[in-house]
Amino acid sequence: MHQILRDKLSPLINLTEEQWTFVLGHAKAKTTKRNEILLEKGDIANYLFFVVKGCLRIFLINDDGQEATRFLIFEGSFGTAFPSFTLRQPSSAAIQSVEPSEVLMISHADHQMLMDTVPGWERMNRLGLQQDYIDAIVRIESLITMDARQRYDILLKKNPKLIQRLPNKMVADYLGISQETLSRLKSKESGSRKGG
Amino acid sequence: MHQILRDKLSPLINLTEEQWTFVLGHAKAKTTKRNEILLEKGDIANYLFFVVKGCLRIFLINDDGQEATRFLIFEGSFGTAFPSFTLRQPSSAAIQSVEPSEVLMISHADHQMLMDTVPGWERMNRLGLQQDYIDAIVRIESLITMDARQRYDILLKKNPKLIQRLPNKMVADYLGISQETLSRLKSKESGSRKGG
DNA sequence: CTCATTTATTGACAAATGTCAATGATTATA
DNA sequence: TATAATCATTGACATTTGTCAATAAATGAG
Repeated sequence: MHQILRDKLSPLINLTEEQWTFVLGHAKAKTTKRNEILLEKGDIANYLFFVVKGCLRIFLINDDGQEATRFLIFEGSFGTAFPSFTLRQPSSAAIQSVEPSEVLMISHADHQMLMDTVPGWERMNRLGLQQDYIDAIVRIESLITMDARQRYDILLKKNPKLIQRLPNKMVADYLGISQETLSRLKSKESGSRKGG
Repeated sequence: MHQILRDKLSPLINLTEEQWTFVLGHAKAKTTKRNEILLEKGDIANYLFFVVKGCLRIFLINDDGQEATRFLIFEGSFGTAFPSFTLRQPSSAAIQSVEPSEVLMISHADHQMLMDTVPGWERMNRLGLQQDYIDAIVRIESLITMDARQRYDILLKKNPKLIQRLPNKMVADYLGISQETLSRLKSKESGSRKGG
């Protein structure tokens, strides 16, 4: 399990064997069940997750029980309830394991410590943050400039595994539309596709 | 002009006099006219801007001429067409000076150099990036969970200067709604305001 | 494998928002 | 201050999307 994390990071940072041992030693393995909650709304996110296998979902839930998916984290990616993890505040979002998954967890304290002590760790973190921020900007742009049809088509093109693997309603509330609207978009595929 | 930047940064980073001179020496001052374009769509963003006075707008424009405001940068803040600046790719967004403004510009090359040579500069940058990313997440959430009325009310509460200072249509395309819808939201203020 | 539960689809209708057009207000600039 | 240009407001209507409800399909747990 730790080897997969090492394989993921080694193109991004150069560490000695001792440093690898040190770093990986601060990543706790956990196996989750389907729909298991890893962070309750209202709690402070104490862990950064690396998904080895499966998928995590970071989502909001309002008083009516209506959900909205902020982010999805698939194999090979890091994620957490970022504002809570960073600002040490109660999280407005919850984290759930969509599928039975295998994750590695790094605590906030350890993560801070690694940035202070492991050369290159902070830079790697900054570069990851840059990309996450860019992805967020792209998502904002799709939300302010496109309608549901366009957003769905782009997601289908750029991230088909997301649509294939997740229940319809999670895809819908990730796109910011209702389940029914998504279902209708799927039935009449975009453009013209004669003869079924 | 440089003093204002120094006042802004000094709580965030500890530098010697020589370091301040070095850093500020890489920030070129520029005065802009109303509506002046600082970055054309399609060009690579070569500068990070710090707004001393005025306001910059980072916006998208589609083939129909329809605009959408990605970000607004007021006095005391940094900003640029981030994906382009970071990835060194042609920008999908343009940058415009909404009002006559005074800005300081740091080139991409200088910014990289400062991160490599000035102790604390990279950390300060990472912390700024964290906050920008959090702001982007909050904006995504407002877009996927709220209707136009709610988004407007929150903006009015959290960022009234934005609504006061900018033309209606910029506020509208920042919120991802049409100018007319915004106008209607403004006329019937939210909740009940009898006899107004 | 079976059944209870969850999820997806579809129709009818309602609500929100966009578009187009006309008019009125504002404002930059000479 | 005049005036041309820009911007804001409003009405009528079209379109998109949401909500509710019924039914069908899929699926996980035992």
